[in-house]
Amino acid sequence: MIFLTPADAPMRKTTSQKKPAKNQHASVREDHATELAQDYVEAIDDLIREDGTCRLIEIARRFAVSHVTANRTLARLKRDGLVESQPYGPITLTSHGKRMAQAARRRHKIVLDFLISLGVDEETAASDAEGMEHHVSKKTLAAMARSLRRRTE
Amino acid sequence: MIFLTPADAPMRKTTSQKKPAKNQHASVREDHATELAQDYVEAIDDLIREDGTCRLIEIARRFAVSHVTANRTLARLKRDGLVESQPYGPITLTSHGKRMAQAARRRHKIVLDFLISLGVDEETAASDAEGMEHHVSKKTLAAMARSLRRRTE
DNA sequence: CTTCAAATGTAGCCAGCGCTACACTTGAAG
DNA sequence: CTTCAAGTGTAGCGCTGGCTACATTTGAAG
Repeated sequence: MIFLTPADAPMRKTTSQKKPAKNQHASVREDHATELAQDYVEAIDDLIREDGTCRLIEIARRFAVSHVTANRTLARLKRDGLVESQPYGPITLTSHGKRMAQAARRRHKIVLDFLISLGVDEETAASDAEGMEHHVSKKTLAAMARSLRRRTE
Repeated sequence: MIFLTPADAPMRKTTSQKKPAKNQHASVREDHATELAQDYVEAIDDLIREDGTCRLIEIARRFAVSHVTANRTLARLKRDGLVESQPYGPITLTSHGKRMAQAARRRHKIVLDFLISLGVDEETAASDAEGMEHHVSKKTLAAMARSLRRRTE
């Protein structure tokens, strides 16, 4: 992903040019773009495991959005090479999509288990994990996994 | 906040009607709307503490967006009663905005300290806390605070 | 084979949040 | 008082992600 800097924020042309000073936020925005994608592939993967197939309407129901919204989002995922489908047909994941779903599932499980180990009730943990999993870096995820392992021993 | 359900997802008109079945996602979306607002009031509060005043351009720099984007976002915050400003003047927080900033600051600190206590390096912790703080419920925040207290003893 | 409900597709609207380009204000330096 | 750079405002564009309304396709029941 190319790092675009707006004309207004010329990142103090002083020296380094690598790692702009205060731009945690820029990467946050970048993440936002792929959050929905991850949620969708995760849901598609779930639905295929549960029902054997994945229909548009089920995705729409799961996200509580109209089938139109689900359809347009899926079109973007198709464009981006994450899912495949024929008109009026079921939705499948590409190998890329499957990889992403698997990674998401793993992250999700670690965050969820970690929250529960923290003493959060399962319902709250499930809800929070849903939102948090997209903002947990590899390092933090590793720290959570470490903490879980420690408690298990 | 009124809970709108799209026509397509009529939440199985079977019985209860309270707590639609699988709608963790709906609340996630609702949060999204106020995330930027919280980030902005937090930044404005920071800037006023640091510089004694808060100018549009400084907000734009902090978020690495154009001054136009910052301006329009601030207009929304004005509309929503969080900030105040006169044309070409500095930006201030309303009492409501101040309250929100204070809450955000508190949440932020707990999440940040907690991540550090987990063994995550400070830079990573700062970056992750930025994204996570908006998805941590009161219960989970309390659990984090509890964990911190336990380690301190 | 027909019918009909459910699923899917399409057109078009709105708001949020990015941007560039250009116009206007402000305030400090001359 | 003038000038000029920096800050601010405005017009207009693009993409994402919501929606309703309406059209089309599918597949099962008759």
